[in-house]
Amino acid sequence: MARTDSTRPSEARTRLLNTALRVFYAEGIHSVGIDRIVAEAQVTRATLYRHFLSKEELVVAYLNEVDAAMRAQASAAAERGNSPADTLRGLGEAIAAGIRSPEFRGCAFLNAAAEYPDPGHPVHQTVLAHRQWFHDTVQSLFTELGTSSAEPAARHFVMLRDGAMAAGCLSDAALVCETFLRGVDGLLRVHG
Amino acid sequence: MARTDSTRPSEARTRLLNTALRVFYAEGIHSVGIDRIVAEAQVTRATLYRHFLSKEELVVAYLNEVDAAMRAQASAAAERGNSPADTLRGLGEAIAAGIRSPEFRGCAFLNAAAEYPDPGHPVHQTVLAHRQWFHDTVQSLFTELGTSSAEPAARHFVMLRDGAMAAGCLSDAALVCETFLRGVDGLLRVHG
DNA sequence: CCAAAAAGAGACCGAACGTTCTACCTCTTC
DNA sequence: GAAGAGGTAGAACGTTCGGTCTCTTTTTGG
Repeated sequence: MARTDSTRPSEARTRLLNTALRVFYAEGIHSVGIDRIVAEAQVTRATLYRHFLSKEELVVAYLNEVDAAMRAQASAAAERGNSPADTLRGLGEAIAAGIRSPEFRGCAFLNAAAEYPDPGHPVHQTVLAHRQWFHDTVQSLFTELGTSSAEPAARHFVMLRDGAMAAGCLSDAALVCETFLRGVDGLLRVHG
Repeated sequence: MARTDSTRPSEARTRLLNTALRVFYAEGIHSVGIDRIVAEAQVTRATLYRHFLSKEELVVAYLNEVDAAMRAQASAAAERGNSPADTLRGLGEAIAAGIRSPEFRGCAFLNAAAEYPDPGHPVHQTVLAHRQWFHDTVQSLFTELGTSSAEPAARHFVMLRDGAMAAGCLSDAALVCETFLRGVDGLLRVHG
């Protein structure tokens, strides 16, 4: 009973976030009511609203969770790769691995943007912020690579990724990954 | 029964469909209730439910409307272009023109799929059917073009399109179009 | 040991959801 | 001029939505 270790993040909050991550990603945001989330997280409404001011805030927290995971993924690729080209290839492989996983249901951010088209909405802004980070990260890698046109290359890379993520759950994932990785290879061949 | 079948497009039905097209595309599907649609179409609920069995059916009809428009777009490109390469370039230009238009809010089908992730759902199936048609159309053009790898080329083309359509309303449309058209050009250079 | 915070349980709110209903009107077409 | 389809009008259905409330129990820290 004297468990004084990690009580800070609040167990109920963690359960809430994990449930939101799983359910929002799998079924969409507007399709899922807070009743579902509260029930599956085994938490009462009052607890949810003690940790988050609104459903909207929970959605933003969910996206931030995904964002953190992708930043970790990018960092891991950067540590593994011993050159910018290697890192970009590794990033591509990591993306492909995600697409191939059975739970894959597209890009959480593209899906969220489809549900929150209003550019001023906090959820939409969260999507834009994530995408800005991703583009900047990729562009830095192309710059390190020494190409004269890092920005167009980065935009091309991101476009391929967006297409792959969007189509990954609407057609054969293996074929999508093959096409994507081939495209990344071509990009690296041109700019390397 | 059904004697004046083809003579009456029904004005109310047209208004309903046009309103659905505009509002669903601009604001998302789950975000818009039928109250909004009947109000903006200046039609009563009873009229809506005389023409469509449910909201779901209206959504499918909306997507079929968009599908018809894209098929017309593809046909127009085919008639204008005097070679398969020309047609593909024209198709790319038409897509870019759509992205550049101020009302652009992404791909209606990708957006719908984000809101209806269940593969068995009629709306999702409608999305899949449209995508199958598009892929087949592009693949035919690459085959006519005489390339040895029409299918991978078509998948690459579709992936670029998906990426461009997804990103078109999340970052600078002009830059997205430039990247997309450059990608299409590269694809045609390789396979032509 | 005791106070405060966190969590649980669940009633409750007004609004919006998709859907159905009855009743009346206005056209064609036979 | 009767029939019937399509349209209008608007109330109403039961459900679910996001969100708030009170009250009690458990956990935790000084």
